Amino acid sequence: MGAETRVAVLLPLPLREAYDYRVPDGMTLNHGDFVEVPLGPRRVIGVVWGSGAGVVEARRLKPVVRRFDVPPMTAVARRFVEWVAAYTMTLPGFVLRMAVSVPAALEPPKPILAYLKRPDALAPPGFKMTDARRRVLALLEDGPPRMPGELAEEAGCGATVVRGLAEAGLLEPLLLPPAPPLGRPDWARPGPALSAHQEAAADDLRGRVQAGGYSSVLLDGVTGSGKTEVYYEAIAAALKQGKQALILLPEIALSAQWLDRFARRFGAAPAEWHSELTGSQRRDTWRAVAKGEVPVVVGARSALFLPYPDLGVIIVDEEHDSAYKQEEGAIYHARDMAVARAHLGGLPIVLVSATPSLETKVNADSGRYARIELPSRHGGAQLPEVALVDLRRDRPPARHWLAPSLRKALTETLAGGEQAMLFLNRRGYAPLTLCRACGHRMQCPNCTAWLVEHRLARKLQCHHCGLQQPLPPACPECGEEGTMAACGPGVERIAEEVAALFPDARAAIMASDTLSGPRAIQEMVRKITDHELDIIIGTQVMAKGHHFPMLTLVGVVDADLGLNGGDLRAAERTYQLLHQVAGRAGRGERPGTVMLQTFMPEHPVMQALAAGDRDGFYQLEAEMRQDAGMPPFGRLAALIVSGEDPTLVDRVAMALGRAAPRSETVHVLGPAPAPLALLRGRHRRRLLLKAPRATQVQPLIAEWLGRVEIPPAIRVQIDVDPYSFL
DNA sequence: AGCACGCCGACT
DNA sequence: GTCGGCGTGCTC
Ligand SMILES: [Zn+2]
Ligand SMILES: [Zn+2]
Repeated sequence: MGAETRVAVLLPLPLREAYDYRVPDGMTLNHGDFVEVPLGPRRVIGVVWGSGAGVVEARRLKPVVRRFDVPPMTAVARRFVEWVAAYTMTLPGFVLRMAVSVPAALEPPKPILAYLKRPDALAPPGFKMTDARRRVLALLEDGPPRMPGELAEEAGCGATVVRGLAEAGLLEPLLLPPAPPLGRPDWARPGPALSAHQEAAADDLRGRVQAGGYSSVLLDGVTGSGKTEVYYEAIAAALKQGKQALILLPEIALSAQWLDRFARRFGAAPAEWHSELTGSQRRDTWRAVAKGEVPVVVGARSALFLPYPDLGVIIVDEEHDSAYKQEEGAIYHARDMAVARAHLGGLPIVLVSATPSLETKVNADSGRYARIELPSRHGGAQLPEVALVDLRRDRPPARHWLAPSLRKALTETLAGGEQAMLFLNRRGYAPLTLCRACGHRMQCPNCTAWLVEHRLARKLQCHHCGLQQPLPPACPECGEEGTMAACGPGVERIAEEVAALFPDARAAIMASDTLSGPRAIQEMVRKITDHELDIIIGTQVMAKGHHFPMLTLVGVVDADLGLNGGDLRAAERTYQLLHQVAGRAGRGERPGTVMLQTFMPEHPVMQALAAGDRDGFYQLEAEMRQDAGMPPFGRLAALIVSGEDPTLVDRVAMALGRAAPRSETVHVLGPAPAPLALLRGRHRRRLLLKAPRATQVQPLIAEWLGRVEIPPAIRVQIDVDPYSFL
């Protein structure tokens, strides 16, 4: 290596393989280098993946255009891309695209333009001095050079005023070096005093980080057991060794409070990586990470693919959270990929949860993962009191959704000056709108889904493709006016019911589409903490790390959601919800009450939840999955066949069904209409492969697909370890 | 993923 | 007669 004349370059495109390029004279390339190469008529970026394979004759090779001045992609990172591609059965280039998500970061940062006053400047003829212009010049009389945007803001004028002055030659342009990276977290700062249990746990993790090498640990403890302080010590240990630490968090948990808490421990905030970042923030962060200037990154699942030079530890907080499953584009589970990343990089990974996923719990039980249990620091009861509300007997009034017993509890809670939360995982006002005259249902033209009414926005909306349309004044089918009726509840409708029942209560909706970014989450937390709200109606439970002592009642409007549908993890999610509520709500002496509205109170899962029986719940859940041969005791993979022509989709799906591998232990179910049989205008059929746990499903599927001709108009997506069945 | 080439309908 | 629709196919 080093003096190669041809190299294989992997491009972040859905191509079958890496392409060979000629290394021009005077250029030296190493494996992992980021390069620009010609591709057809255009130029694209890529990564030197290895030595040229030599299939294409040398004289046909195009030369590498240039090498970018950034540290090369490490061998571990490259192997990770290949591993993810192989595991998820996506093209390597597609996975690489996640690792080079910010092409602009490869270019050296542009110097920043700032202005200084020109002492000798004379106004050109025709120049008019205005108030705004005078204010800008006055600002520059003292103080440092400032960027045009800053100047405009401080002077309270538009950007054009500054530009006008610059064009008139009254400002001295100055190119400042790009902003230095923000403060670095300091591992040497003394941490808080830890309890004996925490200290023992921290010692264990520190030891693993210092020793290096792969290991997986489940850090299991209820909210309030101090898990975060414990994993901070693992991070400190990694930083001490000059390595980086990555903390994965579900997006909703990445609040401003979380960042503040980290900053209090380490003296500086970590670098953030989530969907709310601007283009320039992404660029600066990516580049700084690549250059080893960022010791700690906290982020959502895509942070896994950042260019860490030498990762020392990975923390997956809230490891059970289903937000780690990426369903669009490349389909992968970030928690599982993180474990693979740790394995490849030879470093410890810590999976953190108060309610571990069954997968992780089984791994810990079997000894594949180590387990550290943290007892509650406060001792005593952990689960709140759980009451089942039997909706068959305790019925809400027609077209209302809160049962009399829940209403009564709300009344008492509010009378006592305490707060309540109502939980319903349905955005909008009503999930279905139909015509009372003819029965016509408002459906999305592109998806097999009802249009959801959003009354506040005065729109019907498809939650799958984003289609929006105004509420029709008359039925589009029969033309009758005033016959369109909302069916079923969403959070907006619950809010309406609450407003009618408790006109004086201060209520607010907290939904994933109304709360985006750490700032919005922080504001909501503040309102609850400062008791500016009495009732919160939410689609999800608030971010971790918050405790609301005045919140003493939580009502789950529909605890059955998905429990008897095909959703494998519905029971787990309800259990996790209860636990989160327990962690957020109530005071020491008043732990709070959770009321679960259900049509099947006798269901064993409901009974286990009501009894607060953690072990019983997990055991029941494990037995059910084991009997059904479902994960984590069996393996699943889904094939989604999609295309615009339903007949062709059916034909291909049938052909796949006929060619399916079948044996004593491997079964293929389907083809059946996929959960969303029509999505964004594409018809979908699904085949489900079920195999014993130890089966390597990828070669099986590859062989299977090889036996069937797939026309170009048809796409076959593979979801290894499918998560949602909805 | 782009961006070409390529073969059939309505426009200057 | 051209302009342009986007259906297949290639890019080292
Ligand atoms: Zn009608
Ligand atoms: Zn839709």
